Amino acid sequence: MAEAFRAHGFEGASLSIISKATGLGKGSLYNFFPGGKEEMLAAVLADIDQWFDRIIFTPLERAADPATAISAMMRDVEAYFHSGGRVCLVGWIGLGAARDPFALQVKGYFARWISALTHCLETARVPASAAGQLAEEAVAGIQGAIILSRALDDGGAFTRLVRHHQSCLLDATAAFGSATVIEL
Amino acid sequence: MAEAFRAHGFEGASLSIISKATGLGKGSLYNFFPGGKEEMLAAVLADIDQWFDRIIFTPLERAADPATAISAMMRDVEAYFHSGGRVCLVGWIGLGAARDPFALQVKGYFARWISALTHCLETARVPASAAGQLAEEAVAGIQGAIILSRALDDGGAFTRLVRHHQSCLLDATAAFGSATVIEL
DNA sequence: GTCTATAAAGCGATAGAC
DNA sequence: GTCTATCGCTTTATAGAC
Repeated sequence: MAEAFRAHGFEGASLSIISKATGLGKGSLYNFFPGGKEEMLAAVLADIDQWFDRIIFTPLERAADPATAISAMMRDVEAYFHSGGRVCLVGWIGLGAARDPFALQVKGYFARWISALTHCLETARVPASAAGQLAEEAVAGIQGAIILSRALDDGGAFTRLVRHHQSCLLDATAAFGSATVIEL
Repeated sequence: MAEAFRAHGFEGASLSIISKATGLGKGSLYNFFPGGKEEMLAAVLADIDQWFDRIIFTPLERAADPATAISAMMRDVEAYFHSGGRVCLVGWIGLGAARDPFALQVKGYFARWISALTHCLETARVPASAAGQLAEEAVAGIQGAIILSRALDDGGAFTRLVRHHQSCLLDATAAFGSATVIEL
């Protein structure tokens, strides 16, 4: 079902498409989701958020080694988005006028991502203001990489851009974090 | 009509929405666009491309002063996208499975933008490989800024991100371009 | 719980009056 | 060239058999 929404968006994913994608009849779908398509997408978004919470957000927040955590995040992000071949459904939903019922979920997803990454950078002794800025740039950069690589049909662009942002983040952790090493 | 597609996307923008947005009846719309909704969006995309060609791409390509041209681009981009309050229709269309009829227009838009910006940077004596990379980052960054600022409902994020990318580009022109000034 | 049948509404698109 | 009326189809959603 998530892939049906990812491929067609909210308005484009008809119940017949979702039915085929899930292998369930419309009756069954409405049995699971009495709220209809809107509830289906809300469930998908919640599932996505749960996955990111477990694989991306929490590890960033609890990282003992920030640099390793950042590298792991970028590796998982690249795998998750299939090097740009897979769309970010949350970002997509945020674009349209039909986002209103999901606005909170969309906002929460990105706010949490930025917050977790900011916290990770601060663990590496990056000053709060710089950390917040860098995190914002990285999260936005990933979204931009998806848009661009899909538009150009070039997964290489996604990989290049993600690597670049990884370097920016790691440079920051090294610049501030390893200053301690020098001081010792 | 463009705003109707921008607000609702291709599938979400019904003919009745387009009809209200344009003030034209369905009959009139089909008189102008016998190919239906698909032809309407193609025309909108062509119009967008024309605007960018005139205001963004060509000035970048013909810039005598690269730094000024880059600043002008960012200023116009911020105005055009209403600091993130207005979506990039071209990027949006590229996301969905329904993009196929427009894939060439979408690809051309971004390829041209990157190419023009790359050329502008090269005018400032930025080496070709660095220029291409920087241009890709800036264009992707703008797209990411739109996604993020809409998701967070925070136009400030858009402005911050665009300013950052402007600085990155200007730093590059200064680093390579003004070496000449020092040499003189 | 899953299916088929169906209702009611909206869709894209067309025809024809003016 | 613009409108209204309408066609045929798909949509979301529901009802009811099993």
